[in-house]
Amino acid sequence: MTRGRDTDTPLSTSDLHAAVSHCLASHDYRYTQGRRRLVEAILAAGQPVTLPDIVVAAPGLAPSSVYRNLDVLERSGVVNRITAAGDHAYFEFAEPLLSHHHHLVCVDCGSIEDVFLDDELEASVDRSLAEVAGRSGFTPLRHSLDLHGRCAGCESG
Amino acid sequence: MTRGRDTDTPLSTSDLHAAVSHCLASHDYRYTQGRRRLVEAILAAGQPVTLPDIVVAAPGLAPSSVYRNLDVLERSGVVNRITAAGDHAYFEFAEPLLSHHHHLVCVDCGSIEDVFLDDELEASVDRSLAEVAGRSGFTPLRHSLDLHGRCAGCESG
DNA sequence: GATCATAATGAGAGTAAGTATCATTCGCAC
DNA sequence: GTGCGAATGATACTTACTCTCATTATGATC
Repeated sequence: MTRGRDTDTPLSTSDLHAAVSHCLASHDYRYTQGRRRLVEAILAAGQPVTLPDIVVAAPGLAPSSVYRNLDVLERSGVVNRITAAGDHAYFEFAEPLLSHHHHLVCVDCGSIEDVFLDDELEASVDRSLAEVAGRSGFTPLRHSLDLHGRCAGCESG
Repeated sequence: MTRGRDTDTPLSTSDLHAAVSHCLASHDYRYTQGRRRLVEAILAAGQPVTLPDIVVAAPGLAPSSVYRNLDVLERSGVVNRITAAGDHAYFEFAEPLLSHHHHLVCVDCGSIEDVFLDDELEASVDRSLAEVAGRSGFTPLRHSLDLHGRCAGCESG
């Protein structure tokens, strides 16, 4: 078992649905059956997933609707799009729903795993980035810190 | 003037060509006229560039050849592909040719600017990442640390 | 619970970044 | 200079993703 945080999803399933519903409502979107199943597919995966992952896990969902709804969820702040190398984009819950973390990205198979760093390091990273951003007149929103390498499976295989 | 490093390209132009030539030769690739012009277009930009940027800057280069040669340069370790949000991938010189750095990514216009952090922070980031990677049996190769936000132009505009 | 305006759905067409093909041309070794 | 293999570039192709639009579901109001 990893340590990291107590859990990757700090909310219960029902709390998650309530939070998602609230995010959608505040953007004048409805929390439909299809969107609920989409959210549950992402939750069940427990790690960043691609569109094919979702369609396989929830075969009833039409790809075009999944694409559209991932976009809706992203606009509403429910989901983050991770644009990694490889053919597909990855999606996972955004920061209020999933606590701040980073990624181990396998350069061979493209899989992405979540990892959590201690708050002290996060703070010094933010401080340093804010400093260099200030020099360029750049307004920071968030940082992304990914480790690229080979996952256990690809290293041994 | 920013501080960062003395210069973003620690090598002179002729040294750069020599280094690129060496990288290509060690992978049994030739340093042709087209590849030389491609390298010069990336150098002239001074920041990560997309394929359209390159084709505009060097109109004689055929898009299909540029795509192929960017792939060759990436395989040879001359160039890094930055897969950001937006339609196109960005390219810049890889680490031996351009010193270790990170990116300010504008969420509006997609532009990418290089920034340099102090070595102490880099070291503690690497240490922390190595620790969490070890727990997953993940073999680290490199890290990427990007700051997403709004560039000076998009913030004022 | 029935009605209705409006948003959501989904199948398929469309878009465009990037790749594969292949005949021609160029670069390097001799 | 000659010749072989790699590089070129025009074009066809693949495919992740988006757009369209007729149909269906949603939730507010009565």
